[in-house]
Amino acid sequence: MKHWLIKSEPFKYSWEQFEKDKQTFWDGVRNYQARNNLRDMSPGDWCLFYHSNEGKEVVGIAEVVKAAYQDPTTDNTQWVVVDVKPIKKLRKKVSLAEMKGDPRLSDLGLLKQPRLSVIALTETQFNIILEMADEQ
DNA sequence: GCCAACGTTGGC
DNA sequence: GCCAACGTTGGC
Repeated sequence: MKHWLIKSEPFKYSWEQFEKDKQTFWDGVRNYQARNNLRDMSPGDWCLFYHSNEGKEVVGIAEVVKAAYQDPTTDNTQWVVVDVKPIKKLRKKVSLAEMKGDPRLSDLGLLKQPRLSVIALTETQFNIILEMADEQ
C-alpha cells in the first residue's frame, strides 16, 4: 500500500465538503508530475488531505476507491482523476509549520515541492504525521 | 497583495 | 534542443 498527500484550497474544495459528499473524484490536476502520481494510486491507498493557502494544515485521511481514469471534466485524454472517500478527520490538525519544524520530515515532498498538488509519502512520513495528529 | 519558485510555452 | 518569457501556485 502506498501513501499520498493531496492538496486542495479550502475555498475550492474543503474537507467539510468532502465529508458531505462522502466520495468525490479528484480533478483539476494539470501538472504532469502530479498526474503521474495519480496514475500510481491504487484502491486502498491512503491519502492525507491538506488544505493549502488557508489553513496550511493536514486535516484528514482519505482512501483511494478507484484507480485513475480519464478526467470527466475535460476532453483532453492526458488528464486523469481518481475517486477518493473520507476515512476520518484528524483528531488534531497538523500544520505546515509543525511539519517543517520536525527534522524527521525534512525530506517531505510537500516541503521540497510546495507547488505539487499530489505528493508521494513514505510510510514512515505518513506515520510520523499521524502521530503528530494524535492518531497513534 | 507581494514575491519567489517552478513549470510550460514558444521563438530561434 | 536551448533558453527567455510568461503564468500559476502558495507561503508569508
